[in-house]
Amino acid sequence: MAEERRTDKVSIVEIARQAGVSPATVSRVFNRPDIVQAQTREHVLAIAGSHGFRPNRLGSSLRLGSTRTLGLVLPTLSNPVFADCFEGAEQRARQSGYSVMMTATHYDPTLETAAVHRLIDHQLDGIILTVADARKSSILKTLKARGMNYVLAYNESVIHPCAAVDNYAAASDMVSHLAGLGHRHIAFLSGPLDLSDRAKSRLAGSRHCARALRLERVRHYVMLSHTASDTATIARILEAASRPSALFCSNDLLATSVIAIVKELGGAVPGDISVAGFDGIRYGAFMSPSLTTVEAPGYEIGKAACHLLLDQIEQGAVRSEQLRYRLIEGASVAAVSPLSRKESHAACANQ
Amino acid sequence: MAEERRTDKVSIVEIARQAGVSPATVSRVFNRPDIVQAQTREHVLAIAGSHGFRPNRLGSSLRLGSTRTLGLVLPTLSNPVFADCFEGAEQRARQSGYSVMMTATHYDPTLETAAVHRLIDHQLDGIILTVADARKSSILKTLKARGMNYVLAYNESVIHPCAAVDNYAAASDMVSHLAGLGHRHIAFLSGPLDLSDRAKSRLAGSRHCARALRLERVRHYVMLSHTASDTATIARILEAASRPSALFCSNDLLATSVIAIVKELGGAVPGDISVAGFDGIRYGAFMSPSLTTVEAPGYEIGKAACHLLLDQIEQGAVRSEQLRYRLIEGASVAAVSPLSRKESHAACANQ
DNA sequence: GTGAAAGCGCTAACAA
DNA sequence: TTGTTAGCGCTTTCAC
Repeated sequence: MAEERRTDKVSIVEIARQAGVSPATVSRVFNRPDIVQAQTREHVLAIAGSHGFRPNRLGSSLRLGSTRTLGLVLPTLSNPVFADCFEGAEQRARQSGYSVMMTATHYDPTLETAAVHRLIDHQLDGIILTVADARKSSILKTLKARGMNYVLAYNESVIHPCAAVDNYAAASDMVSHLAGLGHRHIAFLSGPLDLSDRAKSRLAGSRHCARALRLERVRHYVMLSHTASDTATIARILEAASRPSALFCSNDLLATSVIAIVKELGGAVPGDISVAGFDGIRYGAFMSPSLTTVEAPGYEIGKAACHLLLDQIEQGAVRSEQLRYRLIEGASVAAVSPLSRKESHAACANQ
Repeated sequence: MAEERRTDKVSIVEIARQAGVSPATVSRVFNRPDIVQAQTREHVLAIAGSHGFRPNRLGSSLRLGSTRTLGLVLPTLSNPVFADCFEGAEQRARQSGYSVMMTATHYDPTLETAAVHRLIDHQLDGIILTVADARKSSILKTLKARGMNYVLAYNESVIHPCAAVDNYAAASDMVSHLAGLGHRHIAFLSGPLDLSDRAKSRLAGSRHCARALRLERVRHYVMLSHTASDTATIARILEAASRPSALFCSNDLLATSVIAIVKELGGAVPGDISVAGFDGIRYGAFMSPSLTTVEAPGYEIGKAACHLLLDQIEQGAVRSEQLRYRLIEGASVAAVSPLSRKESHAACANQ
């Protein structure tokens, strides 16, 4: 019976020949088994089985004009928040019988463009992507112009369909929270802003709230990358005459490395300075000190993005979805002093 | 000039018609530009550009019998070690012009099989995969029987090509290290062994070393999953009359959650009990206490697996590669007592 | 240097 | 219920 034996070039035609039926019948056996006579079906299936034959999707994709495959373009999977996003999207995709082609761009717009072109060439049915900056992205224009189905993940946009949290409001909430703990001098840390519109919105939200609460103006420090901070800059911040009492980092990877650097420099978190992050990575809870952060649900964002994309592909419905964030209070942020707490506790209303 | 305009069904044939050349010439312009006259080439390129035309890979894949796409099948991306593996593999693949189709199996052999079948159907040129148990995996037999190119990642095997560390030796080294710190009573923690042959080898390596060093027999505690430990079991271990002085967990996710649970139960790590992990996830260094673990280089494993796979596809060379591991000493393991250290410091020679 | 023609594997009309 | 036929987009001999 030798199932799944070496498969030298068996196609639907060869199976048809051996089964004494037409290729169309073999095709039907695999795609609409119900409409072919039980006897014929079993016979064809037996022949196919003996060859380990499985229909070549390339053929049907070409014919049908659909690959039932989605593309996923994310900055990096070493940030757990994007790994979660992948899991959410892939799970949702699989549930509808779609496969996923995935690629990482490492925050490089050139790779972004190249990646999307590769996906287009493969005739994917749709693409989920996180771009550096949704407003400036030329590849989004290309996608739109081609009539390609796509959904942004993490990037917010009014022009393009997207699944994201309200970064502006979330950052504002975090600053409000810090202010509630007596922090009046807060600095914002991120990688280059032109590589992340999320960081841009988070900075804007922070400044907005600081202004509303009449805190000191939020200074912005730019790290070389979005995934690790530079010791020199952190040292400079700590040594400054008027140093901030809290550092708000545009993501948890940055926050984690800031905390490590502060310790290396002989400082203590939150003793000498409070540090907050953004994203809510799982490991934040196990760190020392545990991370105060804004949780943006990666898995849910991926799942929602995929769901939106499938709606687009299957019903032509182009929609966006905003996901809820949640402030997580860890031990990396402490109150400045009992006295100053009350006066600044007027939160800027968001969400 | 309207580049990249809406692309209604332009194929190489349509471009050829508009350019007044044959489809063959258009094909040559994209694949072997050098062999077509500069003037013709520019003309064709201009027409193609004005349509935003890019050759449909489905056509060429079908014709050429190669998709230039690789499959990647991993348990889960929420374990950073697998996320790193993805990054290594994808980077290496892209470098050679290959795309990657990725799927997560969540340690479920059924999903493993289904995933591989999906990839086969898509006619991928090769597959990198981590299976539950390489010895028992039926899907590996299928792959081999079909003459499909594939490489295992993380799984060790003498039958199948693989990229992995020596789990047995690494676990043995860890136990040796623990013994060196005075631990004579060590327990091993993992998820179900039939879902991870790595865990199986690590347990075996641990027991081997314990025997060699005449430590107490290593007891094995089975958690419900490979990613989180159950409070009840941990409580039972802590309350036991003769409790182990060290817990060796088969991966860092497990170690992390064990530490959290011990704390919840009012215990201290390493005060009351030492905890070691395996994998060397980046976050281990930032945790409290920092993780003592064996670093298995995920990125390198993924990169090596991909490299081996490409060698297989392009030169028909079927090889394996063993990667180096490294013991990382964190603060989650402490010495038992200064006295007992010396006598048990005879390491079992491995690697 | 370029073109004509066949065919990779599949499915959807349409016909029987 | 099943078969015949055409064609999805591409590349590649083999002519010219």
